[in-house]
Amino acid sequence: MRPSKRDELVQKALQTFYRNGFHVTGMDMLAEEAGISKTSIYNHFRTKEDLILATLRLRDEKFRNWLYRRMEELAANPGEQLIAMFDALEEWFNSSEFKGCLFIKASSEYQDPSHPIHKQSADHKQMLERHILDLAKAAALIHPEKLARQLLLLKEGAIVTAHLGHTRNPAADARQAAIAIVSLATQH
Amino acid sequence: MRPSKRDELVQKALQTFYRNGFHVTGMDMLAEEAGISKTSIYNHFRTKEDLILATLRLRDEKFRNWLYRRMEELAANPGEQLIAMFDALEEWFNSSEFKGCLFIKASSEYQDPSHPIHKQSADHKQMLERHILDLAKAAALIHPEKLARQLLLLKEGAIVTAHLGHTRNPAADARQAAIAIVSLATQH
DNA sequence: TAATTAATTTACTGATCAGTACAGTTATTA
DNA sequence: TAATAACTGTACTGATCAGTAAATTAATTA
Repeated sequence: MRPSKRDELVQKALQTFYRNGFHVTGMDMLAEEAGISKTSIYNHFRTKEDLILATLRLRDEKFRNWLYRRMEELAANPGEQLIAMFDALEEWFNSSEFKGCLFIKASSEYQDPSHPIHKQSADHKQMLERHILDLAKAAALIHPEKLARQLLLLKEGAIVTAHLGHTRNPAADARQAAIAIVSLATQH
Repeated sequence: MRPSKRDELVQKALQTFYRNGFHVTGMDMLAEEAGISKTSIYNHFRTKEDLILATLRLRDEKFRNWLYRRMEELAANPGEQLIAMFDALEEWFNSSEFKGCLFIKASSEYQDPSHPIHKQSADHKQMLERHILDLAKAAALIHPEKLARQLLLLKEGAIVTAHLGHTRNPAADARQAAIAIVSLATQH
């Protein structure tokens, strides 16, 4: 069991689930796209659900790595990084591969809060919140917990709005709102 | 073709699609739940997609009616109604039937922006934005277009966050952020 | 009451779903 | 080279998918 084959499958599955959705993507289609047989998939993963959970883990790792790094590249100090999150989001929205948030879509298709896929999607959001909270604390902002939650509300709203596509530049709107609430949380 | 039978079907379909999702809900299941045969459904609707579009129309009508009315009940003037939107949302989130936003879920399962289901979901969001914009103008707030878009970002973010369920009271967080950006848009 | 029309049901189509049994192939180790 | 283990493909399971043809029942009109 070479790890590369398995990783390649998860990579392909991530693409396909992200582009087409979970229920609509069959195991036969995944086998065909990854260039391996269905039996091989079931050798690596016990069920489709297990494969989905693996793709969510990969996506979580890739997305957070990208976002955190991009925020650091775009801004020098924690306070500015909070704002830079929305510049990074704008880049994502404008990229050709943007198709909304995989975790929002996962929780849409697996609605039961006790479902492992739903829970893992919620975990991703919580890890993002923790990172934003750390930045808010490092920036010595007041009520950092509340501020972190509010910034994430703007982030989720911008993602959904960008996906629905009825608004020109949701990232810029979110960015301005973020500047407003961050400046109100700044000690004078 | 009594209209009541058809309406009853759309009502039931709305419940089932909302609770379980679109792809996962088969026409056989809908027929069973609505107490009619599948052929009767296809007498009323040419395809599953047509039925989905009808349920989205019903949901749009019900949701906007409820939200606009509740905002009026909770606040006297347009400026306060903008904030009251988040009190209304909190009531929705705390109700037992809350399962996220049907239109976000629809656009998650039908991702292609040119798909009728996706487009109709975007239309719903646009109609909400127009109403919020009217209130912002009536309240004589500056940059009403931008403000309306930002308030809706908070609304969408709160809905998604409430559905993911990783945060205690997203409506209250959104409400406070809304107060902040509305007060900044108030003429002094 | 008889004829006509509308609404409905049963039973089916071919396709696809997740998952598996089994035989054949490749790679590794002894 | 022989034996073992890991991997893969073909072909299948029963269930369910969206949609339909033909027969039957109910309602309406003459």
